[in-house]
Amino acid sequence: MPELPEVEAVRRELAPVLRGARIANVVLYRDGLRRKFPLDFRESLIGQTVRALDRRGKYLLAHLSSTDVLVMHLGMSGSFRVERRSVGARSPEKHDHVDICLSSGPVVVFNDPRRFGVMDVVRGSEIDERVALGPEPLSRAFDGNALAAHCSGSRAPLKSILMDQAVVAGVGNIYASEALHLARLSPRRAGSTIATSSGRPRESAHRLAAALKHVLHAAIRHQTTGSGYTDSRFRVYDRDGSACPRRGCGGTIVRIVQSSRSTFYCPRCQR
DNA sequence: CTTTGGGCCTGGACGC
DNA sequence: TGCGTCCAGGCCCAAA
Repeated sequence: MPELPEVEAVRRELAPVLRGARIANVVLYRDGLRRKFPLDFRESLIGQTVRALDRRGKYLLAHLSSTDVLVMHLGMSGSFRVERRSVGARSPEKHDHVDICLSSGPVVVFNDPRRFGVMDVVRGSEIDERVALGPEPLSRAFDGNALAAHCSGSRAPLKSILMDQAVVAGVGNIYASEALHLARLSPRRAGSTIATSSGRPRESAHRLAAALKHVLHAAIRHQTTGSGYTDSRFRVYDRDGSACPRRGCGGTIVRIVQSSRSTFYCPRCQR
């Protein structure tokens, strides 16, 4: 569930705690998550100072004084919480997997019931291959031209293209559906139909890129204003059977399956 | 090359 | 109430 806006909210919450902090200890409650932790995981972290906490797509990147990078991904169900230092060993709650104990006192706890998350340490020079992603959707590097370049000649449906992390970083199942609805484009449409094989991209590619930016900006705003994430703010996601929110449309949201994932859209106004 | 599908996981929703 | 079954979905990798 956590996509770019949710991960960005986590980054903003964690950054003030981690920035400049020294890692005094790391406690592992199991040997890995989706993959095993590297053997030198603790050694790579203990004693390091966190220079900065960045986000790339759905990844959180803690840059360490050693120039190594702690790579973190929330997967489906991961979360962090900050606890006050406890005297002696902390008794973990269910699905707590990693404690990052800071010498300033707090403990950053990673909890992940489904264990789809990632915790890894990579050399700074290897970060681009370990976290190989397309442009940030909210950056200048991502626009209608960039999107059209990937759509050109592709028979893949637009939904899949938006969720391809090599095309644009951080878009998951929810915001792909949301952006397509705002752009009035069917998720089933082939990429090639919104991009000419050569020359200027069609207007639809620009509309879709702009819609994605809008949807993500709005979601980040919602996150940070703490208005909670009830589903009510979604236009189409998980709303099959209800009326299309577009003024004057009158259509009904449907759910389809693409690449064994749910897609929600309005067949009436999304073409 | 592109595209698809299975596996990893657990909690919650559902049917009986 | 307590089973069993299915679904949710990001990412990686194998297979088509």
